[in-house]
Amino acid sequence: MDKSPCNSQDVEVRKGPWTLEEDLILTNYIANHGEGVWNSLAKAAGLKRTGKSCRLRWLNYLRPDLRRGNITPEEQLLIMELHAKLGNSIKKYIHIYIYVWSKIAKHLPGRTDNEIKNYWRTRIKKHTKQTEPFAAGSSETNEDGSSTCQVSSATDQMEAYCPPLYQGDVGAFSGGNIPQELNENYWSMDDLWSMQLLNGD
DNA sequence: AAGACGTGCAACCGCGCTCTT
DNA sequence: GAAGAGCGCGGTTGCACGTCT
Repeated sequence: MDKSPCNSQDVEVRKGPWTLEEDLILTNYIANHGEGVWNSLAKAAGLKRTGKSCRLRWLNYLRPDLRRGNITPEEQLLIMELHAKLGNSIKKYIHIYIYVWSKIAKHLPGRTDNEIKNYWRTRIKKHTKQTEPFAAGSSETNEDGSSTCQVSSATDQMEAYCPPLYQGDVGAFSGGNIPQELNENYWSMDDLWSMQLLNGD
């Protein structure tokens, strides 16, 4: 894994913003050799970056088929629809919402999951501010420490709405299998959001 | 004009999944 | 079947830039 930042050979691993030169090296290397095993690619290209970093840079920024610039209204709409359809799934923790950005991104050619994720978050951030009272009042912590809508950190405000169905009886659906009826109830909240977002703009 | 504040985006981190040995 | 390595994903952070006061 890349948990150990320095293996015996490359002691210095560059972090932070990519330089133009690094971009060029990576782009040229991939143009000539194609994408491959990222760790060895990074070494072979002579970049002092982790394979992970190279992959991210390529996928999110350097790929030639990327569309840069503002999200169009059409894309906006599509994101909202897709978010409503596939957006929330219970994957890791039962009551924390995991958004499947990559799946949404697949429906938007030229857009990356990172881009969509950022877009959605900032949008929701805005929205949360507008509807502060609702967001603030929607999450409760039980006395025993378990919360009905467990949220974990900075982003949580925006995700702090609790679908009623979750409260209490969530133990049955671990492992990503979400009953249809749950999903349906669940969307309604999203749909509300989407509506408001659309109308709000 | 300058400092404070807000916003958007690029990049990193941690974790889980998948593939290979 | 187990262990290790690599990959992919979502969450988070930090910085640059724009706007407001």
